[in-house]
Amino acid sequence: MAPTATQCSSDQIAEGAGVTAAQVRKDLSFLGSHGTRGVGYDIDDLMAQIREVLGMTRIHRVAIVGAGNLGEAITNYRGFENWGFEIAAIVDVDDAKLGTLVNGLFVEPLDALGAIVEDREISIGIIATPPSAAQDVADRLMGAGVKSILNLAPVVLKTPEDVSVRRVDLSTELGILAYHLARV
Amino acid sequence: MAPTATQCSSDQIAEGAGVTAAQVRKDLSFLGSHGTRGVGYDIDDLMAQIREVLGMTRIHRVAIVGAGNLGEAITNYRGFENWGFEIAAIVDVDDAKLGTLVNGLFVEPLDALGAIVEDREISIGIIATPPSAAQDVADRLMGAGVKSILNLAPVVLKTPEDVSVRRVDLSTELGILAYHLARV
DNA sequence: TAGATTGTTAATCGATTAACAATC
DNA sequence: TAGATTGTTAATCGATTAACAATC
Repeated sequence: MAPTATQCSSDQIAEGAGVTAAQVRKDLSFLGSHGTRGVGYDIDDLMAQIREVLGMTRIHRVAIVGAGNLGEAITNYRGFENWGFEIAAIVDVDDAKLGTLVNGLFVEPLDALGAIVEDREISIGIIATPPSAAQDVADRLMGAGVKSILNLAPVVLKTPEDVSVRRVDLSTELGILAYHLARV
Repeated sequence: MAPTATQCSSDQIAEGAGVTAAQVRKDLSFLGSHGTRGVGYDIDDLMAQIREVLGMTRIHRVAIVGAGNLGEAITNYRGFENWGFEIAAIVDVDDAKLGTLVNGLFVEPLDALGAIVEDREISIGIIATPPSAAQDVADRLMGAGVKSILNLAPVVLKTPEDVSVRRVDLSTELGILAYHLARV
């Protein structure tokens, strides 16, 4: 596929995504039928469809809790904007960090989190704190109306059913790799 | 479950892990039968079994590639040691970072990666670089004999079948949350 | 024995794959 | 028309759940 191509086949998409072509067609059919038989999918059209279905046509504002290395790394990460995510706040419990500038944002106090979420209409919270603080942070986020949480702390959060939580735990990932290692 | 309990039931484990009790029993039965009917599982015994099966009785040495915020965050992360992972090196392509101390490790040059991996018997590589550098880094790791890679860069790596790759992509996670948001 | 909880089977569910008619 | 590739169906596979006999 030349970089200038405007069409691409399920085979090409599969190659790039590391899955099978059948998988790609099946999944894309879920969006409705936007491919052309004998030709493939129009890339721009497809991107627009996906953005639409994933709710990425709206901007989602994100609050990062925890201004340690991880919180800073995420705040500096440029890959979010293209997908409609805007980091609107970074807060920390440590007074020493207040006012530090991270990617154009001042670190604000954890106690202001509730007000910040409401004022700036933040819909997603990212928890980048030590595990011991994670549940408290989740409670604060939910108390302010946040229904979507990305939890990077290695704990299972207690949350009601209407709150979506994604957990990313690097130790678990390493554990899976170690398992494979042991089997070779 | 009191913190001092030495036994716990599949129900209690399920509660803590956020899954069902049936799931827990099914999965644990894969390790062999180590529970006691009417009583539960012995925690210490279970931990030892899991460590054994996951290959965590051996120490696995890890190399971090990329000494940006993310690489530093991981190097500073204390949660790995308990599971037998030892961060043995952190390398970066940027000369300005060489010699910087991160959690007791000096940042070393990317070009030394191959030699470092072989000298220190590193078995796992963590890629914390910008996406453009990720494939090159993966090739270097594999060239030095690494068969397990944790890829934090938002690209799909081209790797042979005998190499295990885990990919963690925060944008994807946010995308999933956005999808749920759009549905509420 | 009575109560509790495992280990395992069978049923269910959902996701992946293969195959091919439809059609550009 | 001939070639290519989608969209969809049916088959397969694997994972989850429910249920309960085994047994501490």
